[in-house]
Amino acid sequence: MSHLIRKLENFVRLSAADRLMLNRAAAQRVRTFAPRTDIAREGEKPKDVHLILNGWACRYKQLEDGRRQIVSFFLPGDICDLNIFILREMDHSIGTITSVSIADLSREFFDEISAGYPRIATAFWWETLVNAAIQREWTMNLGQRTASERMAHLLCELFFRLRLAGLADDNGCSFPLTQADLAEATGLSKVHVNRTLQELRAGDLIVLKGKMLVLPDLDRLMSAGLFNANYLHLDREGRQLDANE
Amino acid sequence: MSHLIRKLENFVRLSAADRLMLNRAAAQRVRTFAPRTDIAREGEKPKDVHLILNGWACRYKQLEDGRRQIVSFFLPGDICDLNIFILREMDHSIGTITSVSIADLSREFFDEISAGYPRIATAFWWETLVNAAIQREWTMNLGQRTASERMAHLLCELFFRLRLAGLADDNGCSFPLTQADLAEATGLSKVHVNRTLQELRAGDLIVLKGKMLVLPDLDRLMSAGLFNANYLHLDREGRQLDANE
DNA sequence: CGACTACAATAACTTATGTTAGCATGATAC
DNA sequence: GTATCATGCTAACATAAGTTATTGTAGTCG
Repeated sequence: MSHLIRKLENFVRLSAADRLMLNRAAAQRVRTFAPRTDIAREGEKPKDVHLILNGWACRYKQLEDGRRQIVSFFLPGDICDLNIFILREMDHSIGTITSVSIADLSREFFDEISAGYPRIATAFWWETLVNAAIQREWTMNLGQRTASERMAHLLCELFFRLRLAGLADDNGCSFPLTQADLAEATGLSKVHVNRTLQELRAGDLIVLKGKMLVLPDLDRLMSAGLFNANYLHLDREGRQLDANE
Repeated sequence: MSHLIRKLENFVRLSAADRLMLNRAAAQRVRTFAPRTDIAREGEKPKDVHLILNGWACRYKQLEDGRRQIVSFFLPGDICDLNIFILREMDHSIGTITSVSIADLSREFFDEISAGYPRIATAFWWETLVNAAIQREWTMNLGQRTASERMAHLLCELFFRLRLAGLADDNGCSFPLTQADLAEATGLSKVHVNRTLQELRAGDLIVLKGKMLVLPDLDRLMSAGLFNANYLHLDREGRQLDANE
């Protein structure tokens, strides 16, 4: 089952027809990108909505003097902005971390969804609202949390999101980000990211080595990061959206 | 003309029927709040979508130890999250800065919009996408910009947004935020906000006194804040959405 | 009218984080 | 097998921003 369906089913129950529709969309217009390349660039006209099938990517923004900020991560099953094609140009870039395959979703696909697939439409709204909530939480993270709280929080978020898509086991996940990536995402320098990771290691909160992350005690990591999962809205909505009524 | 219509018309051309519909919605279920009070609280079940008619408000999040971050500002004409009612609980609070009047928009109102008012629906999507872009820009702001860049950027953003809603003249606007508010929004301490404002004053970039902000040289303030308005997507979309076709 | 309060300004001192630089390690490539 | 490169690690030092405290100022209230 695809990561997207796996994720959405945490929120709404999809019918067989819903799943078929999503699988069909995910099989058409597939493209693959090498690690560290751009899928879309700031200033371009947005054409399609991208669905991440495999691999990690990120949204980033860059200042003229070169300072770069990763503003969010895309994991398998994530969808870039719904309806982005109504805007004239991209205000950020999308780049890969690992090698990535995506499916391009057309305007017509979304027209079909809103015409005949109300559960998918609701699930997509949920996705949109959760992404907005994540972006707010990042604002909080950068504005108020200390370096180690910030790092712990980010690791918790990524772990929770991977688990939701079926990409993490109980105490760890594959983790392709470099310390430079973490620096650009947390607004810290590379050196301080290193110090911060050492600190989390010393507290036995993380084991991070060779692109694998192990979290020996998630509860303690969560409190170290003042992490409250409410903003991920993981709870399924009430009965009225079930397919079986 | 209402601030909402004024703002949306920058992006799509609305018909007389569209405007009537919006004015009708803005006249029903109006509530007024005193300055420094909460309109909605984290943890509550979201019921309605709020449209700000008058006054300034903000979204904020708070940690257990009291640290507070303003994650966005609401100005007249702004709409809080579309479709928020599909989520089980609020992940943030909404509080007033000044006294504020709002109109509560019901689920049924949005059903009517998507059934029979395609231009409004597009305009609401534009609003949603711009809000997401603003939140990303705040992430950039907190992660990469220095204190004075950050402050200059925030002032530019608020000025542009007010102007869009018809609430600023060519070189200034009313400005009810205290230095404590600015601190919570920029992630700086109150003392450092004061220092930073002094610095901007010394460079003749701002005149800020008695709840009035004057920008003697917007271009210089924009470069001081590395401000690029592209993320506000102020340009009107192509012909195909005009009402007069 | 004086008392109180919210907000702004400034000073002195502390600290978290940034900067620059150099070295270690492991993977890939020829 | 060694050259190269990306990544991680560490140290010494610099600085932007935080903290605490005091004072000034203007508005509001009884």
